[in-house]
Amino acid sequence: MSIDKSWFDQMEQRIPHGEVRTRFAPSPTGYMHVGNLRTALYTWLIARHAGGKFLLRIEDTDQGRLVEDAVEVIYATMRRCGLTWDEGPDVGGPVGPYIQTERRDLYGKYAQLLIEKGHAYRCFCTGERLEQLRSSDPNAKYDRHCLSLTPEEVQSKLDAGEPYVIRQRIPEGSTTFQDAVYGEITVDNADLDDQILIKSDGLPTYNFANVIDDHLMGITHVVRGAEYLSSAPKYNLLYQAFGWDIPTYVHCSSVMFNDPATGAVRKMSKRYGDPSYQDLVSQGYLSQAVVNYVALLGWAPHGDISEQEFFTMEELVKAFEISGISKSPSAFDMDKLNYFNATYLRALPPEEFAREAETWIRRAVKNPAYDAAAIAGLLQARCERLSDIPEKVDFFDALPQYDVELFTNKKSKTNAEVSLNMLKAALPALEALPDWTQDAIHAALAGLAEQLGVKNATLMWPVRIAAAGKAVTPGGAVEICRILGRDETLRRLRQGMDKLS
RNA sequence: GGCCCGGUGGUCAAGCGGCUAAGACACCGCCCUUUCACGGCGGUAACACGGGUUCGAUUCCCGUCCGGGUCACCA
Repeated sequence: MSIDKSWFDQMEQRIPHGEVRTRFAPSPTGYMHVGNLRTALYTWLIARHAGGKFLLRIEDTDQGRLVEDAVEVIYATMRRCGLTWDEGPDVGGPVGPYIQTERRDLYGKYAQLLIEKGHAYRCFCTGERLEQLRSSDPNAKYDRHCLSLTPEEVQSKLDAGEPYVIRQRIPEGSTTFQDAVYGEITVDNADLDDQILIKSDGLPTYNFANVIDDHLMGITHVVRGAEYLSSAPKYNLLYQAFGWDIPTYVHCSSVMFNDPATGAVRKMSKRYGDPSYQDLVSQGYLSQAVVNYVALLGWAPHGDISEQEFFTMEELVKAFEISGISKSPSAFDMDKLNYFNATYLRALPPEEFAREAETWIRRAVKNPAYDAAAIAGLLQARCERLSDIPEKVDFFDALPQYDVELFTNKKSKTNAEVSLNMLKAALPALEALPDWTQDAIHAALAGLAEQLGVKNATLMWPVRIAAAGKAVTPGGAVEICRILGRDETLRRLRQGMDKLS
């Protein structure tokens, strides 16, 4: 039942050589997590930095965990983050298909080849037997029960239609491999399990499919999370068993999450409600801010740009070196992400910020008389996340119930009595203004303060409080009055006076 | 628990045998100011511990401690 050698030769001939090729290989089991995003980014950067190719491969061999639309989410995330791919399920390429279930026949052939070479064997053990094995010793590896089956016994079980898996036969000795981040690592083969390569449903495990596909797709740099570091020796042994070139391994340390509630530190994960990329975007974070922040989480530039923190994608591509990837896990810091996001928000051209902010503003400000673009202008330097917006501007639509105490402010030298006088003076001045513009209102109020012999703040404070009903507002008295319009401003000032008298 | 990998301020981090040990976030103070922000200026704060190697260790080696990962017919 040997397979025609020419088929293998054909597969080998398709493999591109002479360029850096990396791949991001997510499984469509859920949404994109921050750690995943970072791995995808680094993988992409390694390819782009070297002028090589970046491919997307979907690893959907786990039938039980498939999630509807997950592939679409992956595509959308990659696109929004600017992670373009040269080959993949949707765009094709020379070494396709790029979805593992569409490659299912090929894994069996390679497994068969491995059996013939003596590096793998069929195992008919039942799940119950394996469980029993483990219950007596939780650390127990597979006891190689089926390794001793004679060819005749195997054949008769096959003829009887008994289900089986194919296991890797780990040789004696030790295995050493190189990792571009962690350096040389050696493990005793006795610590390695005869892992399953082909499951009883005929599909390959991740561990096997990964090696086959990476080789067949000409992947030169295998970039993945450090959680795979422990299984790397088994991959290495597989490459060796086939006689294939071993790719450069690039294991990236985990992204940890410092839970502010419990103080615990752990790997970021959905099950604890840690934010995914989608969550961040829906909370009002900009893609580029997230990408920029994440790039620096576990990587730092070398040389004269070691202090640079803000990078365009082009700059990242230019600066990214594998040697800058750090070994130790790093904690995702919301405060710092906020800072990046705030900086990106402020750097936006005002029109663009207004466009991004408008839907958020309109969640709180329904009255079309209030100019969203003008409000956006007040907000741009004052929010870290777009989602901060609604609560900041809710006072436009409805003056909040507020306490007269708000009129008292030490720094502005105001109290209830002073405030009442200020409002009394401001009212006619504003009423008489020919133009209701920023400059006109400011000039009128500033002039009035001078005339009254008080500092600007003494007049501005009560006006702002009466207009907004809040101690803290985006923008000062002038800006708020201008947006409210004359009628509403005067109405609110009178209301304030009533409160004070 | 076995195996693997880490350990510079609260966090991200530069450093790669000789430095007063960068920078950023956060925090604190001051200035600016029409509140709050933005912006500007300044400040508090670190080489986990113990042995070596060396003229000299944050940097190299060993141990301890601490942290993380992994031990599936999941990826």
